[in-house]
Amino acid sequence: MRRKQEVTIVDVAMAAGLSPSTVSRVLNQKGYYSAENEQKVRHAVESLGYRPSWSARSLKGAPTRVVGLIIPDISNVFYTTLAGALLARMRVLDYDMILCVNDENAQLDLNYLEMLQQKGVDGIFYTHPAHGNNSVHVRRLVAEGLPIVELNRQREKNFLDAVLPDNFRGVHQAVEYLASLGHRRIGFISGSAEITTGHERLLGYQSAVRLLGLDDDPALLKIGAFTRQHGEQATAELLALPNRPTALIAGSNRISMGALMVMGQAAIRIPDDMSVIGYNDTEWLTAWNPPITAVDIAVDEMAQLAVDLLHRRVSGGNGGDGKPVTYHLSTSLIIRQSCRKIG
Amino acid sequence: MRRKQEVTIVDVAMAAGLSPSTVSRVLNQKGYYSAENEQKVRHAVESLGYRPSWSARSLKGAPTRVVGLIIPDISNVFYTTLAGALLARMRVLDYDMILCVNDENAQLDLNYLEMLQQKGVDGIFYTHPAHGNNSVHVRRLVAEGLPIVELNRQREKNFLDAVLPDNFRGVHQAVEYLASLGHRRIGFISGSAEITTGHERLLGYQSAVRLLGLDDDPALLKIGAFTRQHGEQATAELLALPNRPTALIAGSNRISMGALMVMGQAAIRIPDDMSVIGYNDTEWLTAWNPPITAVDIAVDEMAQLAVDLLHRRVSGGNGGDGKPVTYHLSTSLIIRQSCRKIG
DNA sequence: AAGAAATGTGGTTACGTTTTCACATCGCCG
DNA sequence: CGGCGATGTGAAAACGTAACCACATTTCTT
Repeated sequence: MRRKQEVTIVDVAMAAGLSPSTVSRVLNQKGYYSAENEQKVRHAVESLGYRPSWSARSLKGAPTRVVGLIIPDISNVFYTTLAGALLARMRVLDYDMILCVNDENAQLDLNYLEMLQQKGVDGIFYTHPAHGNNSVHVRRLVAEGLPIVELNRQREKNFLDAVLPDNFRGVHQAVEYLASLGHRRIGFISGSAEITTGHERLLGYQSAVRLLGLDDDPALLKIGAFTRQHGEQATAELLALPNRPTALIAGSNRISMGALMVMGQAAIRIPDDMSVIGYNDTEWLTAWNPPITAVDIAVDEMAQLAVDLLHRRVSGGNGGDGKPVTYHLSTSLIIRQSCRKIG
Repeated sequence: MRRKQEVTIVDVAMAAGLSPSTVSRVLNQKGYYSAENEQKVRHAVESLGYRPSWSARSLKGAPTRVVGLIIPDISNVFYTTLAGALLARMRVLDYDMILCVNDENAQLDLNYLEMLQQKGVDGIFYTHPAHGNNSVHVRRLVAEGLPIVELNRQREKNFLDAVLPDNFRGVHQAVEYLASLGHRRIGFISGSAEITTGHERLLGYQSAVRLLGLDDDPALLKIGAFTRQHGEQATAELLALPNRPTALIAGSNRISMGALMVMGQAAIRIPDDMSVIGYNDTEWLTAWNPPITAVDIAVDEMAQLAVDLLHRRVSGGNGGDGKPVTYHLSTSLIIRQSCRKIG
């Protein structure tokens, strides 16, 4: 069953007593046409309810005004807020978005990349899956002229435009803050170090701990997945330590959730028994009792920069052919009531 | 700057020493072709890396294999999980999705509807905005043969296919449960009664209260918006009541968050001082201390039914022309530890 | 005033695909 | 052996649009 275009540019031309060429020019505001004919065309378009066929347009090589967004996980608030911010920014540029969720799966990710190319999107916002590596295919797409902007995670330095949070400084800052409150044993629950987000945050923690001369006990560092489950288990382990840490930093919002739950169950009072800092500020952290201090990633600014980057490439000529640009967005520590002064 | 198709069906035909017609037949598995030529074609496709042009295909009237999803709010977990479930289900049918967020705004909503039609999507999953009404335009799209499935909210009975939660029973059930624990003064914080979700939940509350002969004090009912803010204010008001309720039902996840926050700040112990039931089960409710009992909407099943409905329409003939179907999904009360027995 | 440039218009083609249509060739039956 | 359905193929015509070209007409330059 296929629906046909009920009214075409030819119908409009007939109704206006003009040629399709003129109608096209008016509609695209390209080339010359008289004000009088513009009126005729606009009137005919209005009364016939004409809508240009998108397929025909893009077949002729016009931009599709559609971009792809590939994220690994739609159940993660971070990615949905990022998606929302991108969507809002792209909307004002009159772009629409095909949403793809690769579930951290390289095969699915590849399917999406190919599909997006085939559908002729003008560009892709891309967060690569944690497992597997499609950089060969990504290279091909880029070589064929498809602009891709990496979001949040970076697979390879200076190959694609990228907008990344300053993971290193984010955790560094959190550790500094806790140290300034007198904490010397600070636990850190890290996500996987195989992707930049995990790796850089981990480095930030280690660097800060050494720089400030804090307790460098390896038992305080729990490396695992970016999951609530890991957050739960790692927290339980940290609490079970003979000399447990006085403060704890969670490496992601998922991890924060797990950590907070376990501490609630264990009747650990925050901040009296344990100071806590979350990563990726989310709404429910502010609703928590007490409200949780967190490292905030400026998602709106990430979106703005990513959109700028992609838009520059896609609208071509001017700055479209430059070297890849990487933005590192500074994070900020939002201080609430989950950390206390000690010692 | 426009990118061109680097390898077309003609190139494949040349490479295989055949005509484009034959290649097309092989690729679409339509009409007659020999096994020998099929091999040639497949080989040529492989070695040239040919990908059919989506624009050209859909220009010829082929389904675009893209659907639209219009939701009012991407920062609401309910809609993102719904979107995720739809996405996963559509993926196995080889459909992709354009994500549209109307921000509860009728003008934006209209833009999206028109855009989706123009882009030639095969169907739309639709949650109408709370404010304004585009049903005239929706009617036009439907009349022009575009299948639309309403999600979660329904504007008009039996006009479109719709998949709705059984809001009435959901709240009814929650009230029954609280009554069975001995509660007689139960507060209900309702969202806007101008959309079905709010209206039906409200009716469910009122009906249950009367049926069970509970306290029918109008002060226990707080009607407002589906926002955290309303949840906060309404909860504060309920707590300030001379004889405050012993239990509280929140009309949405946003409202739940506001309610829980205010109660935390007011040092109300759950469930000792107040029993609480949330609406729309979300992950953070399970992480709360104590874990919050909630009315759960079967989002996965909603998605499955919606996909079935849309797929039936879009794949045409068989059941595509029937009367609109409305599914009401039964909700379930997930009992955790936020309600206690009294009296 | 004459040529060049700017303004305006319509016919035609091309984008890449699917779908007729016409034409073969084969096997089979009466 | 004539005919006929089944099988296989390619040439050509769409689908709706924008770009290109050819041609007018006007307006600006020297």
